Amino acid sequence: MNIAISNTSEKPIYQQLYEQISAQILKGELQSGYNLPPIRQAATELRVSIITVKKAWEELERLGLIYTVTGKGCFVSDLSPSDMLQKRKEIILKQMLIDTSYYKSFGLTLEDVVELLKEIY
Amino acid sequence: MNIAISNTSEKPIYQQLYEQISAQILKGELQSGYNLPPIRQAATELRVSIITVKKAWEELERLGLIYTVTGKGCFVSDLSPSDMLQKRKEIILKQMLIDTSYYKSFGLTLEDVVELLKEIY
Amino acid sequence: MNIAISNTSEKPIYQQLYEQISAQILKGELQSGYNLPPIRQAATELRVSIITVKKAWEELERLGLIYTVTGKGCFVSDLSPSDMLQKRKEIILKQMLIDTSYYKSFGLTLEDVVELLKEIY
Amino acid sequence: MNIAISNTSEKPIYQQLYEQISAQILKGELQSGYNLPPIRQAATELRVSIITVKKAWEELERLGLIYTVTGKGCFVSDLSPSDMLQKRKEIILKQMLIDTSYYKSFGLTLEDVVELLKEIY
DNA sequence: GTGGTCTAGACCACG
DNA sequence: GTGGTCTAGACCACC
Repeated sequence: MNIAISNTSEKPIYQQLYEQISAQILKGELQSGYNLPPIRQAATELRVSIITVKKAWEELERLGLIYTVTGKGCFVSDLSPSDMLQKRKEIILKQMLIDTSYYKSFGLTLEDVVELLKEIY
Repeated sequence: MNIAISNTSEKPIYQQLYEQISAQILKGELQSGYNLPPIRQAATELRVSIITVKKAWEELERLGLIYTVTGKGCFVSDLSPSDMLQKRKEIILKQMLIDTSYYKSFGLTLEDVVELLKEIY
Repeated sequence: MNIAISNTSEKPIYQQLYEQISAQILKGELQSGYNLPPIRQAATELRVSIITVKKAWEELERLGLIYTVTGKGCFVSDLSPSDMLQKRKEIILKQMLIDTSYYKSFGLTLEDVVELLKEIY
Repeated sequence: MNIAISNTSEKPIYQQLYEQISAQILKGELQSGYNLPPIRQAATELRVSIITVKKAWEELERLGLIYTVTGKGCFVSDLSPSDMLQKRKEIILKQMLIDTSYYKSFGLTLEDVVELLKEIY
C-alpha cells in the first residue's frame, strides 16, 4: 500500500484513494487475495477519517475490484488477466473521452495531440 | 456565442462557460474586438445566474483574453496570432500534464496512449 | 415525502430511506422533476444525520431515479412509464429471487407458495 | 449434512447455518434422533469458527428443533409430522409477511406477485 | 441556501 | 479485531 494524499488537490480524498488503489490492482501490483489494511488502520496511517477510507473501499467494491468479508477484512478480487485488461481499458477510455473532447474544443487534430504528448510524456 | 451548459456535469457552470469561450477565442472564432454580450443578456439566454456569468468573464479577463470597458462592455483582447498560439499551447499543456499523469498511474506507455487515442479520436 | 423510519429495524436507516423513496417514485407518487427536500431539511425532519440522508440520495442517483444539481437540489429523474416499469420489475425480481430460494429450501412448490400468499396478502 | 456457506453474503454465517439446517429438519431430511456432528468437527468441515457453529446450534435449540445431551452431542428433536408442519408454516409465514409488505410497498397486487412468481419459480 | 466533503468519536454485529 | 452504521458539527464551492 503506497498511497499519496494531497489535501490541497481539487479531487476529493476518497477519489484519490480509490483511483490510486484501482490503478495498482489493474497494474498487478496488488494481487488477487491481497488483504487490504483494515479501514481503521488505513485511516490512521493516511491521517484521514474512517468514513473517507470506507467510501473509497465501497467504490472499489462497486467496481468489482475488491470484496469485503465482514469481520475478516477486504481482499483484492480474483480477476483473470483478460478481466483486468478489460476493466483497465474501460476506466482509461472513460477518462480519455473527456480529455479528447477538451482537446477537440480547441480545434486540435489527432496529429496535434500526438505531437504534444510526445513532447511531455 | 454558441455555448452548451450542462447542469448535471461535475464541472461548475462558470468553468464550462470560460473554457468554451476561451477555446473559441483561441481558435479565432471570436476575433479581436468582438463585443461579448452584456452579462445580463448572456445570463438570460443561457438560463444561468448573473453571478455565474460574471465569474466566467472575470476568469477570462484574468487570462488576458478579454478586457472590460466600464459602461461599454467586454471585448476580446487584441492578440497577435503568435500570442494566441502561445496561450493556447500553455492552456492545453497544463491540462495535458494532468491527463498524462493519470495515464502513467495505470502504467501506460506513450505508445499505449497514442494507440487508444487513435481508436477514439 | 412520507417516510417512516424504524430505529429498531435490522435494516440500516439509509436503506429504509432509499427503498421507500424508490418505491414512491416507481409507483408514480413522486413525479418527474419533483424537488426532493434539501438533505439538511430532510435530516432534521427525519431526525437522522445529514450523512445518512446523503447516502440514501446517492443510492437513488446510482439507480438513476434522481439527479443532483449542485446548489439547486435533487430532482426525480424524467423516466418514461416503460422505463419505470422496467426498473420496478428489476428491483422487485431481484428481491423475489432471494425470497423464492428461501421458500424452495423448505421444499415448497409454487402452488404451496401461492396458497400461502393468498392467505396473508 | 449438506451445507453451503457464503462469506460474501449479506447474511451472517451463523444464520445461514441454522436456516439451512432447520429447513432440512422440517423437510424431514434430518430425522428425529439424528446426531448432529460435534461442533468442532462441523467448524472444521465448514471452515468457520467454533463460536459461529455454537451460535447456530443454540438458535436451533431455541427453536425447539434440536436438543443437547451434555457429553453426548446434539440430536434432532422428536417432532410429530403435524408439529413439523406447524413449525414449518410458522417460520415460512413469518418470512413471507416481511416479503409481502415489501411487494405491497411497490403497489403490487396479489395477482402481480403470483404472475412474477410463476415466471421465476 | 444548496450540495460536497470531511472529522472524531461512538456503538453494534460478527468471527 | 474487523467491518457497518450513525451522529453532530464543521468548512467549502457554487448558485
